[in-house]
Amino acid sequence: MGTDGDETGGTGVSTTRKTFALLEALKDEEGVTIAALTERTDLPKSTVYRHLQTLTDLGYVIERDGAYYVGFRFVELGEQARSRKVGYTAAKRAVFELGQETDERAVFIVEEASEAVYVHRYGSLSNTMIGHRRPLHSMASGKVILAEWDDAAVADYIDDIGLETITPNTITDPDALFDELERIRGRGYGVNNQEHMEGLRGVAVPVYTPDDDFLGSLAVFGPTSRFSDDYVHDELPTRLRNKAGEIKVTLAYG
Amino acid sequence: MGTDGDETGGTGVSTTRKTFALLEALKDEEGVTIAALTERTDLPKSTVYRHLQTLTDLGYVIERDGAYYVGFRFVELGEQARSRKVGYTAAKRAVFELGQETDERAVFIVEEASEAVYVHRYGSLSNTMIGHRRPLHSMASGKVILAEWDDAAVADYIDDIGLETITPNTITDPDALFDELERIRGRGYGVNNQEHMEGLRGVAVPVYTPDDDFLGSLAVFGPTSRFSDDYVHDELPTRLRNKAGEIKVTLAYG
DNA sequence: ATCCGAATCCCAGTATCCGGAACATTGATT
DNA sequence: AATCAATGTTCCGGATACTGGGATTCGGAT
Repeated sequence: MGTDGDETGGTGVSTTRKTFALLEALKDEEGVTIAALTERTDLPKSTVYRHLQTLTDLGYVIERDGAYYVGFRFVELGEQARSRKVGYTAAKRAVFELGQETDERAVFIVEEASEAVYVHRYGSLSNTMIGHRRPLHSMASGKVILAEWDDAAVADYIDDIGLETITPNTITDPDALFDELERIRGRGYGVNNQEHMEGLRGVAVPVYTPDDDFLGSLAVFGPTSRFSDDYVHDELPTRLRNKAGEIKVTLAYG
Repeated sequence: MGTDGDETGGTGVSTTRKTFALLEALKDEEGVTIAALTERTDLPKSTVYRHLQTLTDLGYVIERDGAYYVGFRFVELGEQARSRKVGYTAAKRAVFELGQETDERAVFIVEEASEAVYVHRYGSLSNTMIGHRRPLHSMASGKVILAEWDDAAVADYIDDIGLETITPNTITDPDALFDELERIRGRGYGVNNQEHMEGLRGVAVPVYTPDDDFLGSLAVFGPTSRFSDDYVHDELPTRLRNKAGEIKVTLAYG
């Protein structure tokens, strides 16, 4: 009993945990009412009320017609993360140009807490995906990131997070992953062949600063119908490498 | 004593206030250390430590080499706000196209808590500005927003927030503001003539949904040298109105 | 006018947040 | 190599302020 296999769960400030539990609940559904949040979070009505009161007062949550919304203050906070490094902002332009030139989806992805985070994105109308987090091992860009780590770090990753099966093609065998990473290190780009979503292939390259610090991964992806072997292994790697090079140059000189 | 003229200050959950005070401090400076945060927030070392511990554990704050950073989790939260309405995402494309076509800065601005919030932006390398908040009365887009309100609401705004002087050109007289808003309602676009920043002029139009709900304001701005009267009062208003129309159409079909 | 659900408010009890101070660690300096 | 200063981490008693059950108010529907 109590051995849920769960992590610590209780360290630190539990009030803050409640606050963020509420924010997560708010994020998951548009314009939630207090009653709904009470239901969703298993917190008593008055607690929910008091917390929302505080968040609204601080301006982080917006109340309109009895419904509560995540406020724009978080955009400000998020932009801080998104522009933490100059390279991130430089990558924004690169992603856009890549998208325009190839007419496919393009993304810039960074690692945080052993997950792949979408930082910039081109393609389709919706912004969505930005800020989303996915497992590293199932994407071209994620594998490029893992390829930057040494074997011990990757082994830790496998131990801690594991290699979840996402599609039939996902690499779930540690040895296969190590081989794949070695391949990526050798040729300088990573490929994702329907490992993350069926029908989708992608190519990714690493992006470095002028001092060769690793920044993140630049990737293009699209439907298998358009992503032939030639395109994936020849044209795109070259194009991506050039763009990564441009970022480096931009960072070196204004 | 105690009559600081300060607002309430103490309702709700004060622990949450501390958490966000820390986050704000984190936002203002890159990679802060615990000691620095202690200094900056006037909270005891152990309190800062405990809060950061919690935030890190939750994944909202990142610790690297003893320095703390705002994490990407806030991007996720922020994107939720940024895509709260479909119209916001549709406006993203419009902003981009406007920027390309005019080769000037373009923005989409929305009101929250009686402030203008930058939601989308085109121009220059830096993302910065996105999520930033400015007073409504000093910008073309802000005035367009105020023009949507009725006189009573505007009067409340003036009472609550006031008409701060930002540049010599800022409208600080209530009557002048009411006149200006009437003018905007009449001709359907707003102009900012160095009211927000010297040397900068701008033009803005309102954006509506297919059911004529007000969404926000689309604007273009640039240096006085390039923003002649003709450009500002003829070409740009037309161009902007067309783009606002396109958004409406996008929302109605496709 | 009446009813019902939801939001808001209240208040006593105590969980838990706080913060001073001791201890550990890092790394810079001589 | 040894010392020292500064920062990070841990501990713990005490009281603040968070909690949550329940009462009250509000607002809309029948």
